[in-house]
Amino acid sequence: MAFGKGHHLHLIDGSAFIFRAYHALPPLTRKSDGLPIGAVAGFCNMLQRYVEGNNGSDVTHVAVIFDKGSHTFRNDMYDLYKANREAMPEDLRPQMPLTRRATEAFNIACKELEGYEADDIIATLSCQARAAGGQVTIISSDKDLMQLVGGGVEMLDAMKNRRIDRDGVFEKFGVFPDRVVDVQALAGDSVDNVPGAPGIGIKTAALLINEFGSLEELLDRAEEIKQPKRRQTLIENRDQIELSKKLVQLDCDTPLDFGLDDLEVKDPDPEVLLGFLAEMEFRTLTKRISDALHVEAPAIPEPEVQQGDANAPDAPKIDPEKYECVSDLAALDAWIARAYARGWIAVDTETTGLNEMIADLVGVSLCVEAGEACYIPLTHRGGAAQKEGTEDLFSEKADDSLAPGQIPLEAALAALKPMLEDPSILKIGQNMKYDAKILARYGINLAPIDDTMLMSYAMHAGEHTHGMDTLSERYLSHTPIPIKELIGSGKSQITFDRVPIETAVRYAAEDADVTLRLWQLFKPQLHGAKVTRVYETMERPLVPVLAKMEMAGIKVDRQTLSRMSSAFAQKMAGLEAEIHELAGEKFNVGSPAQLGEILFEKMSLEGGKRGKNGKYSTGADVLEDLATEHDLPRRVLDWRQLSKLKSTYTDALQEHINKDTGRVHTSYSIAGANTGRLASTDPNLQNIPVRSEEGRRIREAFVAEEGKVLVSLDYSQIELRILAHVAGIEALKQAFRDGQDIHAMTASEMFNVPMDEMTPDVRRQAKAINFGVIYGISGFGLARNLRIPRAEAQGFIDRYFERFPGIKTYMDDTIAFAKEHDRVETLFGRVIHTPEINAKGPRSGFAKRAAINAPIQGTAADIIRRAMIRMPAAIAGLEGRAVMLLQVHDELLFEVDEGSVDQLIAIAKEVMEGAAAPVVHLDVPLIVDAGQGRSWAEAH
DNA sequence: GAGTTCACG
DNA sequence: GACGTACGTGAACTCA
Repeated sequence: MAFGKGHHLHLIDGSAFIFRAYHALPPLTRKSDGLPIGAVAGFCNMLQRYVEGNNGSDVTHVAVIFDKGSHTFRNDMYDLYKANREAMPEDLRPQMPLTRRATEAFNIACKELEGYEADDIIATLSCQARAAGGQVTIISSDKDLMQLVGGGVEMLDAMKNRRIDRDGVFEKFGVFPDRVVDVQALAGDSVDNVPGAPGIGIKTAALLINEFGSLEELLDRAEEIKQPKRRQTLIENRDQIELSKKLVQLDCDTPLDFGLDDLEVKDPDPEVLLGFLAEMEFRTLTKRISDALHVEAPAIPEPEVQQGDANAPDAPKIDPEKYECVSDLAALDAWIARAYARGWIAVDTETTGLNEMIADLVGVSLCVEAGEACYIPLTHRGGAAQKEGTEDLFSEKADDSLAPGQIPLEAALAALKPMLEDPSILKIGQNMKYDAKILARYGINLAPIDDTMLMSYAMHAGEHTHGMDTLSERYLSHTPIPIKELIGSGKSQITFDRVPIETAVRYAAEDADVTLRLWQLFKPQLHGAKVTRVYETMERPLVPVLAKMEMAGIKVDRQTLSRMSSAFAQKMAGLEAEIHELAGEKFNVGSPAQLGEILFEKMSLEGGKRGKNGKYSTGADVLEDLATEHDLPRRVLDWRQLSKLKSTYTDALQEHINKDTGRVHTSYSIAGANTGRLASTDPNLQNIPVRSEEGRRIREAFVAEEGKVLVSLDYSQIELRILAHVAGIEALKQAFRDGQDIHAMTASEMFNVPMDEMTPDVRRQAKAINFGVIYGISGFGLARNLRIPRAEAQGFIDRYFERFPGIKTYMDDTIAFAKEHDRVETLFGRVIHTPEINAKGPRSGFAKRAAINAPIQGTAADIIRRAMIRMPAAIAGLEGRAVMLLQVHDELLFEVDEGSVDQLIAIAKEVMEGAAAPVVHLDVPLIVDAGQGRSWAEAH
């Protein structure tokens, strides 16, 4: 029967429950692994008391409603909405998903919607229920919900057990529910950062609304207000008041993918509920509920005293012989069912290659419990003739027919797709961007995910790399089967679809098994390392964003490149002949060793320094010095530039143009750079030439599709701004606020030159010092960069520190922190370990400079990550007319319909400039410059 | 596979 | 007093 008269809906404000539980209880942790669970315990207690209290009540429908995502449509109206809200406590964050699971364990509908607050969902459901003639009780004491009261809707403050009806609302606001938003719009709300009218509180607001009847009436007739100050405030702040009303007005048209009938009250399944409580190790609650349900309480083992080896002591040994080969749909369905029973599953895909844009899916492995994993072969080749051992593993004469014993690809994917896309099933993987991109090409949108590589990166950046083999050896003391044993290496390498299925099962299922074990180890460790927020807000959400960018690719014009290649080849041939002529003999210009011999032995030029392998150094700086005396070094420098441009760019980029898309698809590594920066590979699109005129022309080959333009947005001086903030240099901060030329200003301060008498050379020197500071300046380094004597460079640095003592303090404090903790942190809490900081000898010098640089470079990296993560939602309104393509550390490149360029620039600029908030409030502004054009050369 | 060189921020 | 040095990356090339 459809929801209607006689039905009674309870709507529980989940977030309110959680925060109340969190603050009411001490920071309890789960005994076995230290996972914080205090809030979950309190939450479960509150749910249980709620259920018990319902005995004999008329409730027929119920749901717990949660907030989801920190960015809602209200932030699009007003970016400071809830901006002064404290970040979620580090030990509460990992408990949020557990409160969802708890709700489900109680068999109560659990609802949330990305981009909306719980209040909006509650409002929508209340409206629907009221319209259907039913009754509603909102279990919350949040005054923002009071506007919903009336016409069968009541609120219940569960703590005080007090009902709030129309009269209760009047008591609180001085108006009835239909005018509550008017009062709130005037009074504002400091908690949610709703501005309202300055100087007007709830009392005055109610007075005015009751006098004029409504907010609109009041604003229209504001001139009639007798008190001069009040009148002026209302007239001057009209826009702000109207915005405030929009902010507090709850949305009754939230697009929900469920109806009231889905919220019917159901009895909990004792096994599921007690299973969850036992998993959380809630002993008292488990006993209480099992008594109430008249079933036996499940045993909760007392955790053993921590042993020497904390690496999953009870987990079964990793034994590749025990893995299952899934070869029919019934077996596959059984594994899918196990995922549903668990709520999570480790997933790994096997493919024909490393390039996700080209590689084909060969099989999928799954793991639900340590030691229990399977492999689902899908497109292994070799047909009937294939028998392990009877055939050379790396044989070239392969049989292209499908091997027997495999589920047809389409059928297997159709079976897996609902589970892989199910929001209630967490998919766990190692480097999930790879698997997500592969599966996307088969129409599967992998979500939600957890990624062990990114967990390791969040906890251990700077300590080691984060590949699966490294992690397995380090944290599980297990060396996984090397892929080389299956596919060989070098020229005789075969693709994974040629690997015999039996062999593939052992390898592939083991990967899923190892991944699951790593996840079980890492997940509860995140909070102890205080990086849950880093992982959840700056690592994991980047995966789908980057996957989309990489799949989009950028259009590269082959003709432009190939013409340039030919031109470079010609010029190089000419230069080579001249070089041989000048040298008096033919030699390989590309060989630094041979060039060194020619320059310093045969021509016996000065300044030859031998490196550690006894070879002369012939780097650009050396040749640059020699070029003043001789012609040959200049020719070599020119030749080298052309050689670089040709081999690395104009030749190589053509090879990277995808046959199907006609575009170049890079791959970003999220966990590559220790500081939090991304790295771009295959090809690297973060080092396309721009500094030299010749090189910049390569960017003319990066073009927009017909009817579109490329738009580039880049942060201006972001690292110097961060330095000014973290070191607290008032003069620098003020200069940034005033929009001054920061290098000229530095020069002026240092050399006592008035700004209007600044010479380019003095400014250039100051610029070098500013950059040097970010890099952990040294007299030697600055001297080499500026080509001045070392003593002079040291003099500059001394004067700089004298003028900006805060910088010196920052550097000393940072090094001291690193020495004590073996790590540094960004403003957003990203941890970068500095294991060499206390080393002896020159290594500590490197480590010190890296420690000074990491918080600055890392904070800048965090900010653009945050911008990128918010960008898809921000530009969703453009409906695909703008696509984010590339990131180059402080620049984002978009491809945009000609007609939508201005709109995109406005949106993206705002997102980028506001990306630090609300977690960090920089006291320098972030400024983003925009450019556009047919090619990247024009846009930049 | 190490070392050198050079492209970028 | 001597070490050795700007920070962070990836790719191509030579040469053992």
